Order: sequence, then C-alpha cells, then structure tokens
Amino acid sequence: MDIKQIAEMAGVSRATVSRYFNNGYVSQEKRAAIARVIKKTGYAPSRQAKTLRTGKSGLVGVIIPKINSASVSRMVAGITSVLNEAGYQLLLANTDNDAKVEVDFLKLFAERSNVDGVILVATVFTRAHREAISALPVPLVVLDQVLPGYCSVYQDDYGAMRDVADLALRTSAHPAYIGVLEEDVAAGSERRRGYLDACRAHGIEVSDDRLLVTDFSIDGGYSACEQLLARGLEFDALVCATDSIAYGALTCLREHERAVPREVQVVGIGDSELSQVITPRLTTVHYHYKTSGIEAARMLLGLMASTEGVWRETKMGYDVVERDSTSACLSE
Amino acid sequence: MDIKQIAEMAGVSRATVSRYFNNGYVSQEKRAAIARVIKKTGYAPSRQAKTLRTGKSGLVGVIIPKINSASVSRMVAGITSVLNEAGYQLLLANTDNDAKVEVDFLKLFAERSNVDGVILVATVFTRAHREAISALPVPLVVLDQVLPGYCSVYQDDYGAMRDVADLALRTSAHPAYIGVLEEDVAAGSERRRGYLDACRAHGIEVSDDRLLVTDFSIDGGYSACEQLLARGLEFDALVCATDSIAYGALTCLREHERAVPREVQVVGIGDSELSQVITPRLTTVHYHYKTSGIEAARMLLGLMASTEGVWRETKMGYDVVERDSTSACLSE
DNA sequence: TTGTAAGCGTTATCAA
DNA sequence: TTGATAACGCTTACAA
Repeated sequence: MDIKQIAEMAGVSRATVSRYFNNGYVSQEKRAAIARVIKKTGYAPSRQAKTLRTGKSGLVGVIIPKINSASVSRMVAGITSVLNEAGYQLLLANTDNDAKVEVDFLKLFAERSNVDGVILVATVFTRAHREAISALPVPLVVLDQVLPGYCSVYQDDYGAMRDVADLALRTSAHPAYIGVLEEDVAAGSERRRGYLDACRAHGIEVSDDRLLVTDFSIDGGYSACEQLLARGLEFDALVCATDSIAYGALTCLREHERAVPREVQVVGIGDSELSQVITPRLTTVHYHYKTSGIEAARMLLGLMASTEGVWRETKMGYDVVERDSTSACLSE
Repeated sequence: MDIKQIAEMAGVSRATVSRYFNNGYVSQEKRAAIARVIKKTGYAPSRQAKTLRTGKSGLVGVIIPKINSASVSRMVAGITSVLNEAGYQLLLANTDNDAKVEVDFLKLFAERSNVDGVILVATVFTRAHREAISALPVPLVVLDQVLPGYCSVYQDDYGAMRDVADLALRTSAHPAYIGVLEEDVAAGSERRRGYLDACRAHGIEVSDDRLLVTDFSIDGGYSACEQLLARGLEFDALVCATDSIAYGALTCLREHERAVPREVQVVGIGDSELSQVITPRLTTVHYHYKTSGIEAARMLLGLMASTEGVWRETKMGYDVVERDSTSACLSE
C-alpha cells in the first residue's frame, strides 16, 4: 500500500496525495476523494521513505546513565511527555554508568544520524565525550550537568547541598561527608563544594578523613559508613551526596545502634519516593527532575526547529525537605 | 557523503562498496582500497536509505506502563542488554499506566511500521488491545502477562503469592489482603488466587471486607491500610500484592503504632531494592525481572530472524525472601 | 568478482 | 491548484 495506489484510487497524482498529508493546497473535491480512499484503505505514509526524502526521522536519542534510578526515571518521564506530544518518538540508550558506552552511543547517533536531536543525561565529560559531541550533526541538550557551549539544564547542586548541610550543622559540630567521584562535576564536585562552604559558614574545620567517596548505590553508602565507624572517628552528622547513599548509611547506623537523629543526623539529596517511607524519614533536597526533563525537551524542540546556534544554561530550583533524620527543628 | 562518492574515490562501483558493507564478495585489493577511503572519510552508510531499501529499521519498540518503577526498570535493563548487543536500538514508549495510550502506541508501531519487532510490558488486555496487536505487521513478545497465541514471558504470580502468603499464615489466623484490580491478570487476578488458595490450605475463611483493592502506589497501600483500621477489623497479617503497597501499609501501621511483625505481619511481592532498607526489612518475593527482559528480548530476536509463527509461553521462577516483617521463623 | 540499472515510497521543483 | 519528474542513498538481480 503506497502513495501511488492511493493516488490512482482517488484519481489524482502522487504529488496531490503528498500535499494532502503535508502543506495543503488541495481542492475540496480532491481532498474529499483522497480522504475517502484513505479511510477505506487505512493507508499511512511510509515513515522510512519520508525520512529518506526529508532527512527528518522524528526520532530523538536520549542517552541515560542508568535506567533503574528514580532521578533518571523522572527526567525521562518529563522528556517523554513533551516529545511524544510534539510527535517525536524517543530512542533510549542506556549506558549502565559506563562512560565509554556513552561515547559509543554518541558516535552511533552522530554517524548513523538517524535522530533529529539528542538529549544527554550526563555524568562526566572526557575528551572522548567532547569529540563525539562536537561531531554530532544534530542539536544536543545536556541534562543534569553543564557543558559550556551547549544547551544544558541542570540542578543547583552547590546550593542544594549547602542548604541541606546547613540544616544539619545547626546542631552538629562534628560532621562527616560521603560523596561521589569529583569527575562527576554536578554530584561530585559541586555538592562537595556546597558541603565545604556550609562547614566554613559554621566555622567547622574539615579534615580529609571525614570526606569519603563512594559510588551511587545503597551498598556504597553502607560500606562508607561502616568504614567511618571502623576508623573510630566520632561524628554527629552524616551528610550524603545522594539519597541512596543515605539509605545505606541509615541501615549501617541502625545495625550499629546509633540513634538517628539523636546521636547522628543524616541528610541526602534527591528525595526519592522512598525517602518518606524509611525510618526515620530522610531529610533531603527535592529536585524537580521531571520538570528538568520537560525543560530540556522543550529546549531541544526549539533547537531542532530553528537551527540557530544560540545556547543557554538553565539552573533549576530546589526545595529542602526537612524530615525526621535531622533535629534542627527540635533545638530551636 | 554518500556511497557514490566513496565508490569514486576508491575507484570501484557503488555496488562493490555496498557489498563491502554487507555480504562480502569483494577482492582483497578493492576491499583494501575501500577500507582506506572509509577510514579517511569516516563514512558510514545511511541508516534511512538502507531501511527504505531493505524494510528493516534495526529498531525495536518497547511499550512500558511506567518508567518510574523498579520492576520495569529491571526488565528494560535486560531487554537493552540483549538488543543492543544484537545491533538493535530500542524505541521506548511510556504509557503512564494509560491503557488507551498503550493501544495508541501499538497502532503507531503497526501503521508507521518503523520497528522490526515489539515488546509489550503488559498490564491489561482490552478488545482494543487485541485488535491493535493482531494488526501488528511485526513480531511481538508480551512481557509480564500471558496472551494466548503470542509469545510471552511472565512471572509465576500465583505460586509466588501462594508461597509468600503461606509464610505469613503459619503464624497468623486473621489475615487481610490488599490487591490490585482484577483486570490486571498477573498482579490482580493471579496473585489474588494465590492468596485465596494459601488461606484455604490453612483452613482460613476469607470474607470480602478483608480483600481490598488499590493501585500500585505507596499511597495506595497507605490508604488501604488506613481503611482497614478504620473499619475496626482485627488483623494480624497484611498480605500485599506489591512491595509498594506494603511500604505504604508499613508506614500506616507505624503511625498507628502497630508493631510489625509482632502484632501484624506484612508481606509483599517484587523485592525492590528498598525492601531491604526499610524498617523492618520486608519479607517479599524476588522476581527475576532482568532475566525476564533478557528472555523476552532473545525470544523476539528469534521471531524476527525466522518469521515462522510458532509461539510459546515462558514462566519464570521466583525466590521467596524471608526478612523481618514476618515472624514465621521465630515461632518454629 | 565486478558493474549496470531498477527500484524502495516519499517530497520538492517546476511548468502547466 | 495540479501533475510530471527528478532526486533521497542504498541494495540486489542480472549480466558481464
């Protein structure tokens, strides 16, 4: 079933049928005739042929570091809603936290070029990343990190961490920090910086043995906390770079019978659904991930429409959510 | 940069370059010449043109009910690993639990037909579903539900619920059940049946006011539990169709100061990552979701390769995970 | 083993 | 407002 047959059945030319589907410029009678044939046959134009001819696939590539993650899920949900609405379908590429795979997908999108745009939910930027990105023949929006020269939507990691740490430090004098690798500028470097500045504001000296690094998992948080306890360091607050890490830490503290928040306060960042389910409910920062996704998708839509190279960075706001794992309120 | 230019630069015909990329049948010298040109130019064949010509897009459509779900994430992770390995990219369609949207995507895939196969992470089947599915011009694999006549990979919801309920019922005589809509055969009907049979095995009468229905959310579990308490019914076990529901129930019980598992045992199904983080750690059933995804993807790969219409159903095994929200062990 | 040429199903240009 | 016709970039008989 192709356009030629439809044209014959409707007694018009292929071009007219094509116009019917696209610009317009078809007389009422012909329009009606074509409509009738289409209804009867259920014909829909071939996506592939259209793609070949126009160079537009209606596909957007979305590269994510992890599918099984609350933050990523929410961003993708936002992206989906906007892009589907606009008639795009999204090609999902999951890298499983492998930066090399990330580059591979970038190259794949660049070479095969079967997407009209790319959204990269980013973690780190290596030289390989930059090369692959600059070779991209279609617009790109970076989500959750900043990449100068490209459109990006990101969280205020510095401010968020500074504020939530501040909350804990109001009633703690000996905090410890469990973060992630500095290579991840947003979750690693920026949050760490926020923590350090919060400490400074409270006149707290920070020593290296109170700054741990782990991965994004619950287990990572657990073992980091265990390590801290093993070192015999006294601490009355545990500031974690992510909620997952905080969950692990909470579990570890419970097993070692340290009361939260009485003996140790705990805070995280991310406000996963479960943060209000665990005991004690976690004080954390709520990021507007879904909205970030929506914003990024809209940005991409704009880029794909205009092709002019103006870029900008959007920093999203956040809400500190005070719950039961901190005692700031009680002491006021 | 197209095949014609490469051909000229290498001093061969387009056909030879095409053969270079596909079947073979190219002499060593020409092969070398072409390879050199390709290395120099970085040329890669146009996906679109190839698609138009061959009718194969290298795309697989994956329809999911919810992106922000541990079980779905794990299934998608499994699917991704297999399909990417096989050179396919996946087109993700998120329906946000809207059965109508599900049908729309099915139709989209059927009409535009820009995918080589479809994996449907299913919830319910309406007449519209069946129609859209039978109109699909490409192979389909149904995941997490059974649809006779089509390939499917599903969980043993009946057995899982029967076993985990049995665990609770060893030390409880007055259980209540919080399930989901029967329209969802797997999570609704099958698990309910498993629960009822477990009760029967223990000689427990089940009355209607102890069978609640809610949605898949934490909040749903919370309010169902609240409702149960409001009715003034005594119960010493809460059997939940999903972990999420169980989390909500646990929160509610804690707020009403009912000790778990001493006064009320709680069980769920799904074994989300957090089930071992919350207090008390939840007794649940571990499904092999990722493996299911892998299995489904392999099945689809097989179907796409052979086009013969033989279908089969694969029921996945499960593991009952006994943790702290039940007291079966203590009483033995 | 290689080249020629005919499509795949559209859209865009141009003339009518 | 419409209809020929030439691309779009590739694969694949078929012939050489």
